[in-house]
Amino acid sequence: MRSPIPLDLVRLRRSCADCSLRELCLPAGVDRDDMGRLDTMVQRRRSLGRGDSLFRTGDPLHAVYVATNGAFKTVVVNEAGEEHVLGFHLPGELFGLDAIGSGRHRCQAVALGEATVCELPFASLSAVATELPSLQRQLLRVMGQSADRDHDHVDVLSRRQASERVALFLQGLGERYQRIDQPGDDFQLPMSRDEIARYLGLALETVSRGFSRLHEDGVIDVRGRRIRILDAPALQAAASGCEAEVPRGGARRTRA
Amino acid sequence: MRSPIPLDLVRLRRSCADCSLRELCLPAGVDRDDMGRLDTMVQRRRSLGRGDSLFRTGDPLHAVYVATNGAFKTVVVNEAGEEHVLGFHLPGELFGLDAIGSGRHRCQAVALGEATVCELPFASLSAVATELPSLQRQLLRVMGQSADRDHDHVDVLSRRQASERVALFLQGLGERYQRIDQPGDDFQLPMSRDEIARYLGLALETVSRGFSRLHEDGVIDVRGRRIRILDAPALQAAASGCEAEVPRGGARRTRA
DNA sequence: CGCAGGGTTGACTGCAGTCAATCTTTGTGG
DNA sequence: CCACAAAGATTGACTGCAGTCAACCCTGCG
Repeated sequence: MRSPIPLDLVRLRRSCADCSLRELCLPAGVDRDDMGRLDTMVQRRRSLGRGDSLFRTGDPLHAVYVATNGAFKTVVVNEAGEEHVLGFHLPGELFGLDAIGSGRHRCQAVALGEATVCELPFASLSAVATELPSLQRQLLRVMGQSADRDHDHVDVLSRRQASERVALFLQGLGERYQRIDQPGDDFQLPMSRDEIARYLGLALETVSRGFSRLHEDGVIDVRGRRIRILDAPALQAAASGCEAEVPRGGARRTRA
Repeated sequence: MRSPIPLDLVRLRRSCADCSLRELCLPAGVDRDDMGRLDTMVQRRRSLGRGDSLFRTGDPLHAVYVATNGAFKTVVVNEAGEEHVLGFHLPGELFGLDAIGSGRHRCQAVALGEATVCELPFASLSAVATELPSLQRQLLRVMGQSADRDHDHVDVLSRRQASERVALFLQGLGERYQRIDQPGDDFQLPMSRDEIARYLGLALETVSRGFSRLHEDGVIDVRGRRIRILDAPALQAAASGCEAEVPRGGARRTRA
């Protein structure tokens, strides 16, 4: 199945062809030759530590990024000096696309812990896409998916109840872990309560209370950053504003 | 400047080359020939009345749209039947891009009043973009700009104070009117208070109170849907959470 | 072992949501 | 052209959720 020659293995290990995330990054129809071209385009993986920035607000568009390990957050700092978290980026999720509209980054990307990223210089990406329709389509699709995540974020922020936002956040994170072949019901949060709060538009104490409440109700198990989802349907219900764990039975307080 | 032959005029009037929004839609380097090809691609303008839908949630991606007249909203309806407004789309602003990620529309587009749109079949657009690098770049840029607007939306929704959200909303709308060569400080809101509220994640009464407060403070003039911005700096200040109108002089109630 | 940073819990308060009444604007038909 | 109705917008009163302040706890690390 795979070349038995060790030297080749080492090369492949750093190549797109061998990357576990390839079907997320790459168009389906790319053949061996084209993939080689992509490979040469990818600048070698970069390593970052907790708090390191990949790009800052105002930086000219240079590249887009995919984490292979670790996670990132993108943030904006407003006039008052408060930090708003625009998004969290798990391995395999392209980010840095925010600069495509204006040519400059509108936010800052920060590693949430030890992390490595592939850097795709946008100029090369764009040039290759011109000649490679399947890559062009993929690029559009990936941008679309990124917009989908923004819409999900808007959806979360529009929820009135803090508890709904917290539940929706955990649910969404679980789905995203599942897509990268990690358990969607048992994971380690890469971000702090404070960062979650700044993402959800809540106070950090409110996030903490939300977690505790879900824990008490037996919906999830929380120990620090370790999350286990015990009752997915109940989490779904909590995300939709349905009060509680009782699926059958009593009439809800439908006052209106 | 313009062909004096009436017949031509009529033709031009319906063509991209004569559209007042062309530099928003079209890449800079498109020559006459290419523009002709774009023109044939654009399905003829469609007229809609208030409340008419252009596409609905779940519809397969067929086209993207630009209003030439009137405005649109895109909305999602959640399980509880509540409507969340994802965005408002003024003339010249491409929308419908939300389907590019998954192939299906994730929201519904509704005309806010009498409106006409250009419909750009996505298949043709994508095919032409393959051969026309400048169009491809423009397509990416427009998608990026659309993402920028989503980020602005997230930014608004993250604001704690309702008054900040309202001020930010008016300010943003003014800027967008200015970009389509309409006064940015004197305009008619195409949407209701209720729709604004569903966009800002507030109760409609809260939006109304926000307007009234800005009116009292002399920042804006409100008469129903007619908005005049009287004091742009004060509006900016209100959007940033700075309490009030007094640039020089007395300390505001800075309780904290 | 002690410290520091992050997380949890409690008490209190204020902002914005809800309910409700009134006013204004718009659109329709006599 | 006016009267009326219906929808939209404003204002007020009250309440509850979540923000703020503060104390305490836990966990990992030097």
